[in-house]
Order: sequence, then structure tokens, then C-alpha cells
Amino acid sequence: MPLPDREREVLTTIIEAYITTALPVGSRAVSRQSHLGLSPASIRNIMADLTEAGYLEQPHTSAGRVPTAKAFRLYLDEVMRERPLPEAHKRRIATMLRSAGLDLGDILRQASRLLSGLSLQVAMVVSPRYPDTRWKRIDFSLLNPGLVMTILVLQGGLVRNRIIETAVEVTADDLVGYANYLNHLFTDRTVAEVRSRLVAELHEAERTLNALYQRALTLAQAAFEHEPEPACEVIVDGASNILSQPEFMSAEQMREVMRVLEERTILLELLDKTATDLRPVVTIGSETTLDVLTELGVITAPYGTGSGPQGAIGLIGPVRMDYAGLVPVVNFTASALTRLLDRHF
Amino acid sequence: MPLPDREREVLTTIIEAYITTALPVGSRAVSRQSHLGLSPASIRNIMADLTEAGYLEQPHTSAGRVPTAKAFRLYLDEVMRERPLPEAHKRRIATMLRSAGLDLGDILRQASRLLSGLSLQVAMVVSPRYPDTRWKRIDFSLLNPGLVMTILVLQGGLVRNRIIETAVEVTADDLVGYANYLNHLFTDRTVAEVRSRLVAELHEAERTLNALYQRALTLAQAAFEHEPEPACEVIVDGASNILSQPEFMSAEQMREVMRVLEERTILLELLDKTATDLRPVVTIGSETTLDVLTELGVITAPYGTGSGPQGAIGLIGPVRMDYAGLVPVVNFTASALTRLLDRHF
DNA sequence: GTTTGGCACTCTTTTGATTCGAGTGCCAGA
DNA sequence: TCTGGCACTCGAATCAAAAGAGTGCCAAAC
Repeated sequence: MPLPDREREVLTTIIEAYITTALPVGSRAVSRQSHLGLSPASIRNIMADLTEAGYLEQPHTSAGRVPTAKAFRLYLDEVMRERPLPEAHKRRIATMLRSAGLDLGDILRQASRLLSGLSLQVAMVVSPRYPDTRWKRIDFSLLNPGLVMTILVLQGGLVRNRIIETAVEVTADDLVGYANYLNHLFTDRTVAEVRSRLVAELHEAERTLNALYQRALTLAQAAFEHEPEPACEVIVDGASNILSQPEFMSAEQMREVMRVLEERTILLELLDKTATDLRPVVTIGSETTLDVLTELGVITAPYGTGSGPQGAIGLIGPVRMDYAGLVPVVNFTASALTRLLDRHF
Repeated sequence: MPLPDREREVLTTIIEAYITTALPVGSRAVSRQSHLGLSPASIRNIMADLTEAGYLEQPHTSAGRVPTAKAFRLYLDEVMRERPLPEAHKRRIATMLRSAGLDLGDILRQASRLLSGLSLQVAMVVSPRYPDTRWKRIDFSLLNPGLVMTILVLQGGLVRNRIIETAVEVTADDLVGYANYLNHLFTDRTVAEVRSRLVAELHEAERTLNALYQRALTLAQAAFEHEPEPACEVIVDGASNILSQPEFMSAEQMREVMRVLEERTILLELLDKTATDLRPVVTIGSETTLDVLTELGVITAPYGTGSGPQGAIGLIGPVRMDYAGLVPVVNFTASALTRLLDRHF
């Protein structure tokens, strides 16, 4: 059953007060701040109901109420109105992003710096994921006899270098031949396609006993293997911001939070979901399976289009973040990033 | 004038006690722990002298003494005996480093992870610096008309990708020609040499009106410019470790320290010095010009040889780090890294 | 002269008691 | 259904006293 209007109004007032103060909210404050014109006593009754329904919590008997994750979820889904981003901020985001130059890594680093600076929260950016991008070109460079560097250029400026050992010694000329063959075969295919065709072609080459093709394909395979998902890296900026939040004032909590931020795999998991789903998401602590995050809120948004590089950016902060103001920041940055990448690539 | 033996013994005892407890040390404790067999009262006299000489400090009248930076400097230079690294640790470092594969970035990340795990301090690694490495090969790849990706492979597996815009439109064939010419000209020269010859050759080409050479050289120049020193990146691992140190228990200090760790340029400055000087260094807080670091100690060691890639690794922690145990860890890791890179490249 | 025990003194930390204030829950009356 | 009133609870702030750690100095002992 949906929440009656009055209770919802009270809850909203409490949430918004809590977002700004981080302190438990009492009935007096609600009575003054809400537009209902009710006395503290009436508010108390409503608050008692809300507490029973699981929207509020009391740290102890004689403290105010604190909104629960459930309350925040309701607020996000049904009540909150995003506060439009000031034009000045939009311009700043656009120009700063453009000023980062043409290197993908630089652009992403700039985005994360921008995001953390604008939000005073922790920003994170995950670099584009592989499977949907297209093979542009492969190159081999002979470092030593038996040691080959592969340079794989994907559409959108994504470059992966790998050094691999070859079983047989190869010459620089051999490598040119291999590269030509592979580029001919794979250019403009997606990485996923290449993966599967690689196997098929290798079988074919083995069947026809074509040694050149076999070697070339083996080399390409070596360039691809050992390359599980963590190919994408996570950029974090403004980690010290979160330490100023009053909820993390105890040393123990600070350490815990910093450990989460250092453990990139957790962040990757969070961001990866939105990078594939392609829509912005706000996640509140206890909603994730990861219990390390219970006290944290996460705003994420994907960037990039189907054709270009594709990843996600996000903010991470205390559960009581100013979502109304920050969701637009994240979304706008993501779309600015998308436009920029589209234009370049 | 050098410190008399007895005073030095007392000072050493105090320092070592302070390293393990992080608490001011009193005369009773020194009397029991030192091998001098003196009563607390005598120790008190000695401690008064040491305080006057600037080796000790009292937080307040009725607290024990705390060693000053001057005391730590003396300890490091004249007293400390490095505790040899257990064979088990040595083996672990060697195998873990080898397991990182052949990619330079992976190896360095592994080194930093290893270092922070073994020391429980913050590890940092700076990737090799440019000027002394040799040009191996340049490659161009046409992304769009007017947009060229340059792939510069340096000796030692160092690869830099840059995307540059060309004033004139070029074809893929043009690019192959440019690359051949440049590789012919510059292979096995150091980056510094290339920089200066680039200018000379460009003048020459302008004089002789050789358009092809001119374009090729302009392209190479574009690949080099906008490439100041921060080409090297700093990897930091175990940042949360430092937050467990009792000296950083206040929220304000924690934030301050984390900000330093996030501000990579400061770390770069620290590491860069040892990377060029080529010898291990221990720096104590107030010895640097950077007053943000007054409460921190830094152990750094260079890795790499003159011919190969060359950078530095280090640990950063509270001033009262266990230098005797940690200096060998840093040094051994650096030399293991050197051996590994020498073997590969 | 060096060392030592003794002792007064200083300053922090801890403890306990008390008070204060914010907030609640409940009830009776409008 | 709302409101004012009131007793109650519990944390936070305040204060005083006591405990504890350590010092500095002195006079006696070696």
C-alpha cells in the first residue's frame, strides 16, 4: 500500500533535513520545516507510524529519527525532483573535458577529477569495456628473438599492449606478414566476434596445414588470452573527500571505507553493471550484496554509445548524499563524455 | 661533537621503544630495556642532556620523551643495523614478481602490491622515466582522416600512445612511409637525443624543401610535445594501511595524509630524486621542503639499470617506521625488479 | 665524580556524580 | 483528529576528585 500524502510529506522533510545535517531529526524540527502546519505532537504520532513501517530508525530512545535505506529508496523513486544543473556548471564540464586533449586515458582522468571536484564526493570512472568495440588493427614489434610486443588498436582509441613469448623464433618480416593477414581477417569485427572466429580459423588452418596462418592465429590468440575482464581499469579521484563526512569520523570506519575504495574489484562490479545496462542507477548501501557498502550510496551513469567506447562513471558517498543535486551532475558529465567521444572517434 | 656511547645507547633504546609503541618513553622503561644497568634516575639525567641537545622532545612536562627527527637521522646514519630479510620473504618477492607476466605496468603494480603487503605501509612505484631510454620504433595508425594514433615503443617495453591531429590529410600509405623514415633515423637513440635531433633535422628538411621528411618530422614532434615529465605515473598501494597508525588517528590528520597520497605530484617529486640519483634514500619528514610531510618518513630505492627502464619504488609511513626491517624489503624488491627487467628487456 | 633513592611537583587521564537538554510516549481535553 | 501537558529516558556536557606516569632536583652513598 502506498504511503498517505501526509506521512510522505513528513518523511520527505525528515530525509531532506537529514541530508543536510547528518543528525537525527526530531519532531520539533519537522513541525517547523514541513508545510503541514502540524504541532510536534502530531508529527510524533506520524513518526511513530513511519518507524513501525520501517522508514525511520531511532539511534536510542531519546534521539530524533534517522531515515532508513527503505526511506531513501522511496525518496529516490517517487519523491525526489532532480535539481537542474546550473548552466555555468554545464559549461565548465564541457570545456574542462575538451581541454583534456585526445588521449582516452587523459579524458577519463579529467572526467573523474571534474566529478569529484564538483560533487565533493569520491568519483570513479571505469574505462571502456572490450567485447563490444571493434578491432581496428594489430601490430607486432620484435623486442627480442622470441619476445614479441603486440599492439592492438580498437575503435575509439583503446589500445592494449601485450608482450608475449613465441615458441618458435620469428623474424620481423614474419611479423609483418602475420599482422597483414590478421588485419585483413579481423578489421572492423567486434572483439567478441574475433574471439569466436579465432578458434574456427585456427581449426581451419590446422586442417589445411597452413603454417603461416597457424602461427599468426596462435599469436593473436596469445594476445587475447590472459585478458579476462579486468582489462578495464578503475580511476578513483577525491578519495579524501569522503573522510570529511561526519558519518565516517571514527578511525575504524575511515579505514574500512578507504579499503573499499582501494579494492578496485568491488568498484568495478558496481560500475560494470551500469556500463552494460546502459542506464543511470542509484544504489543504496544495503541493496547491494556487498556488506562493506552498507553505509554508502552510489550514483552511476553509463557513457558511450553502442558503436564507440562504452563504460561508466559514478560517485560514491555516504547514504545521505544530496542525490537531487548530484544525479544531474553525474548524468550530464556522462552525456558530455559520450558526445565528446562520439565526436572524436 | 659525536655523542658519547652511553647517551647513544639510551637514545637508541628510546627510539626503538618508540618505534614499536608510538608512545612517549619514560625513564623507567629505558632503565629496564637498555643494557646499561642504570637506575631510572641516572637515565633521567642522560635524557635531560639529550633533550637539551635536541634529540628528544617532551609533549608536556610529565610525559615521557619522544625522539625528534634529528634523533632518527642519527639512528639511520650511525646506529641502525638493517635486519636481513628472511629467505622466505625473498623467495616470495621473487616468485610474485615473476608471476606478474611480461607487461611492464603489471609488473610495477605487482611490485607495489607486494611492497605494501609485506610492510603494511603505503607503497609507491614510479614508472620508468623517459630521457634515458632508447627509441625502438614508432608506428602510425590512421583513425580518421586527419586523426592519427602514434605508437611509440621504447626500449624496455615502455609504450606511449598518443592521438594527434594532422593539419593536412594523410593516407595510410603516407604514414607507413613516415614511420619507415623516422625509424631509420631514430632507432636506438635516446629520447633526449631524438628531441634535439628532431629540431635539427626539421631545419634541414625545411632548407632542402623535402616535403615528405618535413611532414614526418612534424608528426614525430607532435608525438613528443605536450609530453612533459608527468609522462611517468605513480602507482600507490595500501593507502589505507597508514590510517591504522596511531599518530594519524584524528580525522583531520587522516584527511591531510590521504590528500598527500592523492596528490601524485608530491610523491613523484620524492621518487624522482632517487630515480635519478640511483641510490636508496630514507627521508624524514621535516627534511623535505614540503611541510605536508613533516610527520611522514619515506624509504625509496631506485630500480633499473642505465640501459633498461629506470624508476624508483618506495614506502611511506609515519616517521617512526621500522626502518631496520623495511629498508631491506625496499632494497631487495628494487633489485629483484632490476634483475627481472634486465632479463626481459 | 657518578650513581642512586627519595620526594615534591606537574600534568594528563580516568572516573563518577550531577546537571542539562533534546526528544519521546502517552494521556486527557478541545 | 489534533493538541498541550507532563513524566520519563538517555546522551552530552560539566566539574571535581583521584589516580598515575613521569620529571627535576637534592642529598647521601659508592
